[in-house]
Amino acid sequence: MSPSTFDKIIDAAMTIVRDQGVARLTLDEAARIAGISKGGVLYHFKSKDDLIRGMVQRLIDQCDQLSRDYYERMPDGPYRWARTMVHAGFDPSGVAFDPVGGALLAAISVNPDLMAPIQAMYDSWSERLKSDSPDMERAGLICTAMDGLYFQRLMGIKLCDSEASERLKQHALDLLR
Amino acid sequence: MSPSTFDKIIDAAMTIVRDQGVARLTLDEAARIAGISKGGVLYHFKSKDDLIRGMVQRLIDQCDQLSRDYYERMPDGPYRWARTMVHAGFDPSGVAFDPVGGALLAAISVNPDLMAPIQAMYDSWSERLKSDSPDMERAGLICTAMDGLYFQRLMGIKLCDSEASERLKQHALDLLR
DNA sequence: TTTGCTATACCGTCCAGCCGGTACAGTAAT
DNA sequence: ATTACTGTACCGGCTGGACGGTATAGCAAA
Repeated sequence: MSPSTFDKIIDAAMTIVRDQGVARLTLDEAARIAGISKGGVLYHFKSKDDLIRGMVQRLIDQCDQLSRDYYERMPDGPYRWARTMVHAGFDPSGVAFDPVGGALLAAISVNPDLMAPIQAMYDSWSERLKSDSPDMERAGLICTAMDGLYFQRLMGIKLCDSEASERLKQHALDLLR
Repeated sequence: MSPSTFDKIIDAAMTIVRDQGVARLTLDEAARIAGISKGGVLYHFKSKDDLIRGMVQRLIDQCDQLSRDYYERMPDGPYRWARTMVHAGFDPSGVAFDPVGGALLAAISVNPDLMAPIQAMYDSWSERLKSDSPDMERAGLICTAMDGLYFQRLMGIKLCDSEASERLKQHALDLLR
């Protein structure tokens, strides 16, 4: 089934942020990319903030989906959730490598209230980690490093190149056994 | 000696970003806070991007200063630079806790070119780490976790509370010996 | 004909950058 | 010492464009 207009608008907004940066995210442009009029956009989203809310939700859903997929394929044992996070964090096709997330968060930094759902997501992750990590500090440190990796990608920064990145992943996994 | 007008403008811009968010950073407001006119601002900074460039440079200088200070006080031995980063990253009075950095970076995400100096800073950090880390993966992982912490603070997210944060710091240092 | 959805036109506001000025300090030739 | 000129620092009004949001009309399916 073809995506609903609602989804098409979010897709368009994502594309704009990814390709042109947050500052270029306007209702007019989103409408243009989505192939509808501004009125159409404002029918589905009461305001620009509302549109950003929708984008955040989309991001959360993607994260959730990815981590669940990896979790299922992960062998059981201690640190199962932490190991899941490491693998998900290094998946080049996952959200972790999608620049849209960062630009989105940048947009949110303008209106911090819109971060609430993200905080909720972190809370649930925290619960998951607690449930199967023999050493919560260890798990927290590794997962925080995954956030650091994400941050570096967002900012277009690299502390290490791609093959060093692979060694980093292995090192992180070694610490989780 | 009292700060030059140049510095006063950057101070004003920093204050705005810290207190009101990136979106509120305008030339008029910066001029108002700095106590001069918009024309004055545009005399010292050719454009708004130029002003942001100045802010980035200020941020880099602060980081550099802080890390040098900590390095000198750090006992010699393996991972000296990595240990420095951990201590600096957890210093509540350091740049790592100054929301201005994050908001600034958010502003930069609008114009990724302005990130170039930051990349240069990371390159030099990378060199420093290499110089005294027996295991570069270990050092890189820990420092990346510091970035993750910074990211979480920027986004108003907490994966762990403050006392857990102290344990995290200790755990990171334990891994560097 | 009502409801769901989209299009068009328009308004008010905000803001970056421009530009014509002012004030003043140095400097140097008369 | 006066005059004429130059460069630096700063002022503040203006404008053109962008953008969020509103109002209203069209239109097709149920």
